[in-house]
Amino acid sequence: MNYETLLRQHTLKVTPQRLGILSLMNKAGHLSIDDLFVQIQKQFTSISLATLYKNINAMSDNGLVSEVKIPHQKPKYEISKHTHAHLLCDACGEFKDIEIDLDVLINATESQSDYKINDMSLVFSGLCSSCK
Amino acid sequence: MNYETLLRQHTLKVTPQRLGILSLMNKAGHLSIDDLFVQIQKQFTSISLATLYKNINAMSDNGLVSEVKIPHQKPKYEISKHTHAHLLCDACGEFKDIEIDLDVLINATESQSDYKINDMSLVFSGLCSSCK
DNA sequence: GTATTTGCAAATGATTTGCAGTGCT
DNA sequence: AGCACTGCAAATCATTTGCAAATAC
Repeated sequence: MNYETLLRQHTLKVTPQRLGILSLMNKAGHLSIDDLFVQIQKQFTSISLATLYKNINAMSDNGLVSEVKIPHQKPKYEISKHTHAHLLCDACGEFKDIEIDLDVLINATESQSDYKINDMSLVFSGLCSSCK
Repeated sequence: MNYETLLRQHTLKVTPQRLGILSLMNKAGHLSIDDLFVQIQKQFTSISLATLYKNINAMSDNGLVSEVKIPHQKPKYEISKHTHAHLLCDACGEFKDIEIDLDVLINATESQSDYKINDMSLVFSGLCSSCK
């Protein structure tokens, strides 16, 4: 993934801090602000939390990054990709994407509700194979 | 709905404030803390935000009430019911439940992931019939 | 009567803002 | 050069805590 063009496509300037943020997000998949802050300080020892917030807000305002909200947890952030579902293990905390066909569900929802659905946020929770 | 027995079933004492909170939630369906505070002050002019937080936390800790998290919004609270999906209109802000069959989706997710799914959080967003 | 709840005020925690200096294009 | 970004400190906003008085059971 080329983070520089990704930033430019979203009318954001390319800075080392932003490249670092995107690289960490891509590696970990989903990170909270605090996770991100701890990790990125290893590369940028004097980065400030304010910069992190400003960048996450800028990137999430224009859709480069998506916010994932989970009941009873701090939000996590991921690089935006096509609509997909998430899976959370209540025991060990594993959190990951799952590729599952959502078209049937979206179609059913549209016809039943008369809404035009543009997006969805879906988090399954339960026990992963090792914890159950 | 009998709020007194609902509270007792969840080992919470019955207070007028709690009855007021449940009644508002039942009427409106989904309310944020702030919504709730504004509404409930009409009945209890001297209720404090601290009381509201304590009660919401108590009720949500033991499952009487569920927290619904939505990207880019403050959480909303609802009286717990069976697993269901939510629908949000990005234009007018309408927010409501939708009854749609989720068993197929949950089964597909379980077999594909080898998780035991206990719960899910699902919010569709788009445009409602009047806004689209 | 005892334990829990309420409301207040204060404390904590999270996020945002203002501003001077620096870096990107 | 000009505007956007960074990092710091301070401000703001949200939530929690401690405590004395009131209430539930």
